[in-house]
Amino acid sequence: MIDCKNCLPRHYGLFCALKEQELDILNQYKITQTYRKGDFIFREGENPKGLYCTFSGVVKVFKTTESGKEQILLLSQGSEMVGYRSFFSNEKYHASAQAVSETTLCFIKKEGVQKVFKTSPELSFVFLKKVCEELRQSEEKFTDLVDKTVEQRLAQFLKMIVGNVNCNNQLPLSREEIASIIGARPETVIRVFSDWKKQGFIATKAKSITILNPQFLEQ
Amino acid sequence: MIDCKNCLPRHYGLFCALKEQELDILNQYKITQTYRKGDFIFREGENPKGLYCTFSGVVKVFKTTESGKEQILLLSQGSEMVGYRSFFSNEKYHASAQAVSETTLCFIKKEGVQKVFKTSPELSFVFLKKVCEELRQSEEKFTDLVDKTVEQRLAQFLKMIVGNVNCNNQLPLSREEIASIIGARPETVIRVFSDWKKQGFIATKAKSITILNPQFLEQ
DNA sequence: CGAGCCATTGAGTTGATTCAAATCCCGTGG
DNA sequence: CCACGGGATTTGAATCAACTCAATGGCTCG
Repeated sequence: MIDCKNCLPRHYGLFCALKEQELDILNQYKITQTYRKGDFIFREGENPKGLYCTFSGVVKVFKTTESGKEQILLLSQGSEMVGYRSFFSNEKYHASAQAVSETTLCFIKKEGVQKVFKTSPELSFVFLKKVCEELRQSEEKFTDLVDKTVEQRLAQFLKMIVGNVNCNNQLPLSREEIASIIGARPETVIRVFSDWKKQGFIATKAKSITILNPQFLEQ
Repeated sequence: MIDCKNCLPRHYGLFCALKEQELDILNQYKITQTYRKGDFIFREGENPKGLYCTFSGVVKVFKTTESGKEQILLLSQGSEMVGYRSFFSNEKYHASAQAVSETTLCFIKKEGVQKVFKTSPELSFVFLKKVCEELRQSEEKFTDLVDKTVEQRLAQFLKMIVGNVNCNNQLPLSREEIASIIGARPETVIRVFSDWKKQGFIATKAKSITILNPQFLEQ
């Protein structure tokens, strides 16, 4: 069981401004859970019963499209809140969350969340701001999908990943997952990789991509 | 100048639950403005100075892509809040808002918004919920773009429009704007229309589309 | 060490785009 | 009221990025 007061990643997340007594509430209402690769945190259609907050590991949030493909909506790691969208909008989950690597996270029961929000109402502003930012990102993803090629989107994704996911060039993602994130098919992604390999920009082994020349990502 | 207390569309929007005294604050801090077709409400890059709330007319929110095309992010009408995303996330506008038809809306100054939120803190929950819903919609738009054909997206858009925009089959939108909304090119949209015309589903004249057989939208 | 999954490559198809030309429609001014 | 000009719409033809399907090769894990 992790103590919120000693939770290092917390300081980079939405709960960074909480005071001692509010952390006590969280501690009281939370459960720390560990998931193995492939385990589901929640599934499309279920009712949110609380908030999830990642501690370590990587989680993918995805939905199943009408045509039966898996569309990844976001990757989450390091004190990101997961599943808060449906929680706050009082809907069933519209997407599933699954551990991509071994993941430890905390589940905060609904009553706990409500208590903390009651204690510090300014917290809802923090969340409002956060969701607004995510909305912008989502709109940008849409625009990119219309406007950019698979190659451009892939470069963009790698650039983002290099900075954010603690991966030492070891993405725990399959080609299929990468493709899904940027809205493409695996074969197309592979062809771009293959191109970049020929030009000496990257080296690949299954499940690992080494960026040899980071400059190529700029442009 | 519209009085919030008599504002009919208000009851369908985010401010529907406000009490007398809160409406007084809004009234005190708001300006009612009328825009002609083509007028800008705000532009990409500007700093939000308050909230806009549409009263009548249709507004399009769009951004200019790197390749110089206009990407429409949303249509807004009838007591929708516009421009709140950047307002709450404390960013400059990432998109512009422009009147598509003659539009009347209210501008509520920042201080007014802050006051109302202070008076009724539960309002930030209302907004939080709303933004969460928009986020889901945005994610669905993304998924649709990956998963559906232009024809499907266009049908979906028409279905949505029929219910929402008070248009009596007179969309005040050019083919180019329709295309932008669904993430396609005008020629492609036109070809789909042309197809549907041949099959007797719709009739078109410039700037007007008449749906002859609503059933075809279902499937 | 083999089974099975994942990654890679190849070949063919297609939905959508681009560019250009033709036509339509609408408001304006004579 | 009608002719005119210019923007929007429509059609055509060619091209292309990305997709599909199928076959092969390579890792990985039991």
